[in-house]
Amino acid sequence: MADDPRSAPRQGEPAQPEPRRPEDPRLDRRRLDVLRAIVQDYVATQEPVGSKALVERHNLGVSPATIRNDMAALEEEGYIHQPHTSAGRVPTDKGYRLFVDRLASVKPLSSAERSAIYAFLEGAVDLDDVVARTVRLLAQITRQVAVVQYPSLSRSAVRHVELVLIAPSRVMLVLITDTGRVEQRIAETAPATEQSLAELRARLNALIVGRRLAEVPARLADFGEQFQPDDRAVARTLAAVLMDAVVEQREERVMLGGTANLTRFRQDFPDTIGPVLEALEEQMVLLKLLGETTGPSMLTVRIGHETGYEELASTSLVASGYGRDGDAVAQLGVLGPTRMDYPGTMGAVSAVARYVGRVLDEA
Amino acid sequence: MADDPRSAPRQGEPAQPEPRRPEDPRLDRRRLDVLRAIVQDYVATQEPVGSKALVERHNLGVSPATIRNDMAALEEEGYIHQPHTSAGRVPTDKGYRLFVDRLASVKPLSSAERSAIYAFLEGAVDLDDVVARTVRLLAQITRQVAVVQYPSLSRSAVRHVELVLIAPSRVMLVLITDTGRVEQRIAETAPATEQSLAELRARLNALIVGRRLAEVPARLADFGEQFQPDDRAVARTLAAVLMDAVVEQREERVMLGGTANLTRFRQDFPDTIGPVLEALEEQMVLLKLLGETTGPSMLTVRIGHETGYEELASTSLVASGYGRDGDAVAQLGVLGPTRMDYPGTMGAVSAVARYVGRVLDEA
DNA sequence: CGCTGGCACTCGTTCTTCCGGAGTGCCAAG
DNA sequence: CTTGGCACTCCGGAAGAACGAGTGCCAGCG
Repeated sequence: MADDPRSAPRQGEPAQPEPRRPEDPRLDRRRLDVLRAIVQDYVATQEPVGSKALVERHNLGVSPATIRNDMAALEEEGYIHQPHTSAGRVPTDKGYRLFVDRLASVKPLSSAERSAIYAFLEGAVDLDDVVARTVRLLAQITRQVAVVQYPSLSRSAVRHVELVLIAPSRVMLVLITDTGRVEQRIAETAPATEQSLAELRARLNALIVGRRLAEVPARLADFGEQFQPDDRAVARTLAAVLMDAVVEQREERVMLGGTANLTRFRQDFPDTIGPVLEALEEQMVLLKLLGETTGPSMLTVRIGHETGYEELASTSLVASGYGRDGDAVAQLGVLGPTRMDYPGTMGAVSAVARYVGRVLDEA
Repeated sequence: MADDPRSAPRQGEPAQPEPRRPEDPRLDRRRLDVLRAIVQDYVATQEPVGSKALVERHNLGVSPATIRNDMAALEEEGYIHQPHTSAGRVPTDKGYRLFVDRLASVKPLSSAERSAIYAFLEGAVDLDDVVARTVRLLAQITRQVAVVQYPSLSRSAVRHVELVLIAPSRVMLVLITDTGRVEQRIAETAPATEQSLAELRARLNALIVGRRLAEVPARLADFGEQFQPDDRAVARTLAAVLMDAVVEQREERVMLGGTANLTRFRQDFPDTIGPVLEALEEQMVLLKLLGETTGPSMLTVRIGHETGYEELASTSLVASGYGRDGDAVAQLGVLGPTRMDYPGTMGAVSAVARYVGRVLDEA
């Protein structure tokens, strides 16, 4: 909770020798290189990495002994950690954080991948399908667990409201949003006729079409009053049901996919895989996680304990907002072990988010 | 597929010495008791069960040596199996089959559980919600993986079709079924007006409301022809889209829950948990599994290899049809390790199926 | 004829011990 | 500040031994 998880890609200029800033004296350039190398190697091999292996795999131009000194310093500052004496080092959450913030750049996808994404998403037939495909796609590309939040109701706008008389005093109400979401409710009303419903429908639509759902309750406050006594009861009931539907807590839904990928990391989570799966099924957890995820940039990375859930301490979340022309209507992301390929995952997530937004714009 | 899964409690009179029937000579009464005891113990302890433990836990009135003879016979006939010499016995798929068919009775839920089920399901607000709640409920009661199939489109009937003009030549088509399902499509049409749409809507509804979806294509075959040339193109397009929607293969969907429960059986699936999860995410597999599941009685049990999928060889499926007043519109069930509590699970599944049907009737 | 107790045997499980090797921290010298 | 050397730690796997649960078979009993 301490530091806010922003993610600045920070590719770019090598930055002068940088005469150590007072507040950050130790972290000179090589130290950072070492940290980066450790993260990369650990992610790749999944084993604690030692000084010797480091100098071999990366040409750091110094001896293992020197690296050991740097490692000791990095450990001192909490960026890496030693499972036990005489073992290599493993990055800590803090280490990954630094890596993500300053040492890595988002890896763009190949153009082949891009067009594959687009082709795959474009075939979607309705919103459910878009979400389902997106989940599948994300899970497949990143080979991790994918999470996609349905476009939030309250941030969507009303496209149309339909009233259907299914019995003399029973009306089905269908609400369609500009993000393609469809909500339906059955309302028990006073007896109504097709004619009165037609008028109600017309007025209702005139009143709220094009409005954000958040505005709906205000505009419907005294909807009933403008009608003849005959219809007033029906109008009131319907307005109430509609208002209920738009504030409905259940409005927020997520779809999950690729949970099988968790098992690829059984070594990462010796016993934590159960709790992780449980946390994932608990939609509230995911929603809160995604909900908080509204950083300055689109991409958010939440590492290990930063998630705020003990069960997810061994996982990281890479998420991004997505939506029509830029303003995010919902979030989507990927959950994997803290030891994951951040640059690649970030690239995939942001690419998918962009394309989903584009597909939504078309629909 | 061979024997239909009835469940004959078979308590009752000791049955004369019973001069062994020719077609089934060996399986005398005690042998079956032994098998039942083995299944029960194995399910409870999850460890191969030996002759000594058996006589201790169940009062069979004979000595371990006798039991050993029976066990040898049972093994000979393929009902149980020995992981290795000098280990206890474990039921085979065939053993479970016999157990389910002849040795166990469906365990009814307590009345407290029943009312809890009903209370939980009753709060559902729409079809999605019913399905979601059902999955949660099943997973929770059985502590296993729950699967619920959405009411099949083709077996449902049309309640209403709505047409919404969202742009001069763009119509949103919403199809609502009597099972509460809502399908929507966007159609690109020739330019249309509100008026022409109103007429189209009226005729469309007159034509197909109340019809099974399977009948829809036939009834819409020459829908376009009855209109003025102006509207004909629009009518044709809409009819085509609608027909497409009802035959849509994607119509069949399932919802999954409680996958975290799989991890409780990690010992059962040492390395198979990954493949199982994958198979579960593959909706096609689940659909086929549920689809085949239409026995004479409502309850179907599919044990181990009977599923027909190698990945699911270590799991069993307990499923039941559900639907409004008796005729099944879809299936729902539970997937667990072959060594599961069949009587309890069967009781839970059939109870939930019954209640879901009731809730659907009300909506 | 079926049941029973006894007995030798099998074989997985667990515990202990042992060793190799990777990796460290420290130190003295360049 | 860097480097090579060195003693030390400690994990992880291999090898072996003791254990014990469970079996199959057999001879005797009712």
